Amino acid sequence: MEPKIYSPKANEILDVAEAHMRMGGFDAISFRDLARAVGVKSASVHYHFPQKADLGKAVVARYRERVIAALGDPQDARTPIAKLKLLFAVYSAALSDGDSVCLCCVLGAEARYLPPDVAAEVRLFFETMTNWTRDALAAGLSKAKATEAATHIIGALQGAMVLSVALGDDDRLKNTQKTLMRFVKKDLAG
Amino acid sequence: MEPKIYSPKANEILDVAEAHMRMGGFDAISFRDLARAVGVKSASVHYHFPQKADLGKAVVARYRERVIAALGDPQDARTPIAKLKLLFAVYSAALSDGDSVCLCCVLGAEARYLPPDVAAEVRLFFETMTNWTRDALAAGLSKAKATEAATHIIGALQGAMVLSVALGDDDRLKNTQKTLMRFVKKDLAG
DNA sequence: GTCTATAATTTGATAGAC
DNA sequence: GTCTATCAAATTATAGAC
Repeated sequence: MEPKIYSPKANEILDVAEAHMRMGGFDAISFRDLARAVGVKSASVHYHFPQKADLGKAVVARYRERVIAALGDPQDARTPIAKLKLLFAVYSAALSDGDSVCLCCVLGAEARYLPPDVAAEVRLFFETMTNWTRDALAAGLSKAKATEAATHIIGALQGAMVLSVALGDDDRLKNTQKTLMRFVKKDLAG
Repeated sequence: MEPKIYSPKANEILDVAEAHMRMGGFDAISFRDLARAVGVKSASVHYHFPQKADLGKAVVARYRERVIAALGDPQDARTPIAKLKLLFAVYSAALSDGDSVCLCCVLGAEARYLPPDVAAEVRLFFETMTNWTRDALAAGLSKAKATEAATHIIGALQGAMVLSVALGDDDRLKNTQKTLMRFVKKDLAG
């Protein structure tokens, strides 16, 4: 699954689409708004992404590839704690970066309402993220414990972002990250 | 803030609106769809709820009142663990009941996109829930610890529901609840 | 790649009769 | 409370010229 290459204009469109989706979900984007934002007409957006589902799929896939690239190999030499810290930093950046929630959190919540193709990409994101976290913790925990912790961590981060955005209070995410770190350190200790 | 009383038909409308919003967010409802579902015309829906924001406000307020009524007084004689178990049961029911996420999770994720009145109701839901959980834990923890744990718990439950729905796997919520319970019991113990 | 033009549908909302 | 009728605007999408 090598990352797809897009033309500069297509990438511009994906940028704007991602920003809007992160604030209001899949229906928060319209071809006309996207077109105006990047300085073309709506028919041109359809040229790059014929159907809205194509656009949604591309936005989520690119997002997933970008996040996973930022996290690096979960099985390399770094300590589990160092990997976890990086995971937290990536999520914090996603929040402060435009004060919006993780793309797949908004879309995941409305998964049953999405075009099946888009929902599948969202599912893949969560599977990828929980697997990454499980592998990152594998050095210090049993496989069962690492799997349980990974599910808990990814879920808690998603939920904390919802609270942060809904309450307009970034400290909620910080609070959850602190609690998670304390929790994992205890588990790693024994 | 005594609960508002609605006519039977208005309640029917709120039922359908809530179910749809929980699957697809605020934009997942339309006056025409609601009207058809309850057997009237769209103009009649506007009679009960003039603007869409009025409808959204009412759905969230009723939801909050129902959930908080199910949880009971956080400061009564039950043990913190018993209260937590009830909280978990309420969330589990919300998930299995129509396989949809907590209403305020979907809406919270798109909070910055909602009419301000609706966003305020969502915020109030999360404040109410974290305060309830904090008070439920107050019997066994310091105020600071209880506050930290409450934020963590409510966030983790929201996020776990997103994972469950997005992955089509109810066990994610169960996993998180198990982990949270273990975590709280450790905190209560020392 | 981008444009004009347009089709077909849906949406939130209102006026006024019953 | 519900209806008919209607509106203005927005939406996804396509055909065909440049």
